[in-house]
Amino acid sequence: MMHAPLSRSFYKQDLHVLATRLLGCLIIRILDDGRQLSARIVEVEAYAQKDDPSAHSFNGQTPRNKVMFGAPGHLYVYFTYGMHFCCNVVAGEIGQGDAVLIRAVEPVDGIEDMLVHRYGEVTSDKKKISNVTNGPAKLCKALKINRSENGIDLCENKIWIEAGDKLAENMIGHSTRIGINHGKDLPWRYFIKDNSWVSKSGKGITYVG
DNA sequence: CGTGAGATTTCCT
DNA sequence: GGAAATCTCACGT
Repeated sequence: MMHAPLSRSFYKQDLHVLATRLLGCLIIRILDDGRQLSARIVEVEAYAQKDDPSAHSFNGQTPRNKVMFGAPGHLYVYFTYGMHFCCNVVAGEIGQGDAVLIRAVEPVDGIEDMLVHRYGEVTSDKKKISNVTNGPAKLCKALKINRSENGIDLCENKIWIEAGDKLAENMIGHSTRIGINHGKDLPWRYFIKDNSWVSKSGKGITYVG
């Protein structure tokens, strides 16, 4: 089985450089039974410890956000709204507290498993298929990422990220972030333009460029 | 298609 | 005690 994870140094890059370079990359997930799922990252958001009041790390380290302050290249999974998990890639240096939220992915391999995780069964319903991974909590459910995946090292072999096709600069869109109440003006959401798996739930977001 | 409410638990003030 | 980096369903146009 292929295992070509991006290295630790990739994750040490500047938050925003890392966020845009994650677009187009493949996230690979090995399930407990050994089956492999893969999906292309099409939408992300950057969260910075410094000057970003919407980042979980903004007010300093707590038990919940401690993974954000650890080594880069680890997965920070948080639980929210009483029922959802979302996952982030820890960026920068140890102690920096920056992370990239993965907001949407495009299924590549194992879409039937993803459908089962999301809906309890394989379906041919077009609407359900198009909604299987186009949101941060949706993709976590599809890839079976939850509390026990918090803190996983992406440089090991349970969940990792591989380089994808290189994207031209003009294929990347920018906007303000979705679903936050502070830092609304920061254009820190990045996505692949014209990709149908990008989430469309954003209200009141502002596009740049 | 757009808007709005409810779900349901964890974390931090 | 209140807010939360969300999702789904119901209802109105």
